Amino acid sequence: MSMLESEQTKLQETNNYVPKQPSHIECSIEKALDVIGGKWSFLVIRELFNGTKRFGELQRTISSVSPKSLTDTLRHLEENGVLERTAYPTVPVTVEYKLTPKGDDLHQMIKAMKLWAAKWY
Amino acid sequence: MSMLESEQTKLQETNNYVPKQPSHIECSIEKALDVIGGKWSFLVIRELFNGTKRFGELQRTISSVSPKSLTDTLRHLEENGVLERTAYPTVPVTVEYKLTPKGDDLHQMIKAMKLWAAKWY
DNA sequence: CAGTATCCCTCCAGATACTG
DNA sequence: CAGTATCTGGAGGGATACTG
Repeated sequence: MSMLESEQTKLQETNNYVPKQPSHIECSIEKALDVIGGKWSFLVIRELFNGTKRFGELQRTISSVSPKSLTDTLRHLEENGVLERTAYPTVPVTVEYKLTPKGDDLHQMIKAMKLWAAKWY
Repeated sequence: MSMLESEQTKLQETNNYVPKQPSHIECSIEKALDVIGGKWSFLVIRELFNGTKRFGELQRTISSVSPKSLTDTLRHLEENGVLERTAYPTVPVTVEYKLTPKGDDLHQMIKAMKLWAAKWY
């Protein structure tokens, strides 16, 4: 709890993305929604299901999301332990994003969503 | 461009603001997120899993959501065919909300979300 | 290349008041 | 009881310019 709190506070101070949600997360499912409920979150995760991607790749494939919004989304997912950021000290810099096991494990959940949507749409 | 077309049905072509979603819904999963991704949507659905509820009941159980937000949420879910509104001509009016089969069928999806959350939190 | 730093504006969420 | 009507702050998010 205290960790979450400090993260939230830090996010607000730096004017970064703070996901919309009721002020109290009373149910564990809210955490899942917090992770994939953002405007761009799911699209990023979907890209990363196909493997490691770089910042520029994501920006190009995801309908020209602005760098600011993409950064905010990536930070939020990273703080939730869903993806991992790796910077290589090349010139110029190379940064790669990949899903963590926790992120990979979203697959079942997203599959269930896909099943529901396929059935009713 | 005509600014005021029917708002919810033409998500794909409009350049207008679409809340919480990229302007193009390219993937069926986006529909699932559209249904449960709202700030209050999931909480309402969760209540209705326990059976038919009235407006006032929902308002009381869901941490004092404002009537406007609750109405907006209920309308949105109704338009998506997830729940059903029934008004009885009593005095004063009695209105009941219950999940449709489509809404009941969200159960698997939500179960998957719960499993993921339980595993990682 | 992969981001920051700004500016700016849209636009909902929530509060409040009112009503059939 | 079950909603509408109305107002508003401030955050969400885009555009652009800049940088290590």
